Amino acid sequence: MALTIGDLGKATNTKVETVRYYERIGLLPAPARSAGNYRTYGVAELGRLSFIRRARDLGFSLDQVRALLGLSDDRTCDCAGIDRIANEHLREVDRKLADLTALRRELKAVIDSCDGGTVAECRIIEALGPSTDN
Amino acid sequence: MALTIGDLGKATNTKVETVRYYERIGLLPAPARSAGNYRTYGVAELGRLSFIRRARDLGFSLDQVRALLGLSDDRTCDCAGIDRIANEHLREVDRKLADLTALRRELKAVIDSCDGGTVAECRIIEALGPSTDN
DNA sequence: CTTGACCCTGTAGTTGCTACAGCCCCTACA
DNA sequence: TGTAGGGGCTGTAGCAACTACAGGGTCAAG
Repeated sequence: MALTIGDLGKATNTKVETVRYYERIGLLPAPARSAGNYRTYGVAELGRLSFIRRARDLGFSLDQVRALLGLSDDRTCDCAGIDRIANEHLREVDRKLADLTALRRELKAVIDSCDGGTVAECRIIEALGPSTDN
Repeated sequence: MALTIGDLGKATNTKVETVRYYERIGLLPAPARSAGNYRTYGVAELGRLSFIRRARDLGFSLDQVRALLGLSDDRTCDCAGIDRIANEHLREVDRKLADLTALRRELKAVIDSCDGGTVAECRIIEALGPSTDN
């Protein structure tokens, strides 16, 4: 079963340009080429790209994905490194959630303070302006 | 009271390069220059930059900030446009929060499925791999 | 044999800054 | 008066993680 780059993209919900980008930065190995110089892929590449996309969907950075791929290649190592990367990422996500929650609360307060009228009276603009304590 | 770009940066917690960047992209007007070609700022610029930074802190994009600044300049218009931008942004934030919450749940499930051992047995790697239903 | 869908390389754009390199200016201190 | 430092100036390149061309080549169907 030989796949073109388009097939691979469809199978993994990845744009063709993104596949080539992953190859360029070394996340995917340079594949075999057809007579007409087309990239040809097999199941191994499909698996690897699926892994990358799934990890990306879970918010891992490309550097983290690279590390996960490196660790997962040596199947005899223990998985503490993998666990560490995943947990570190989880903490990152938690931080982002906290930040975003705080931001939302503040934004909501700014919006709620305004009840129409002209810009001169608008509390949103006022709330965004420089603080009055200097 | 004339401020240098460094003073302005300190007063608004903005890097000097960022101030110049805002000028380059047209968010801040080109200021007056001293004899030695230094940028000189007054309270108006301080206010405008404070506004920009506060809006950025609340997660507005530079394009949104540009729109808010444009609307806030005409103090006689009604503030419906401002309200619209702010509420649109709030919805964006809510979407991000929902996405991040879903992502967190999934990531947590992946992590919890693993209880050590070698990489060959690691459920994290397994969970990230290609789905088995094809 | 032509049409249209796909593929190729290479480069530039996106967002919002940040970081130089290589220079100039201003103040303070000896 | 000299000089050392801490700023300022312009211009360009870099970051993440793609995305979008331009300008070509290839391939299968009709």
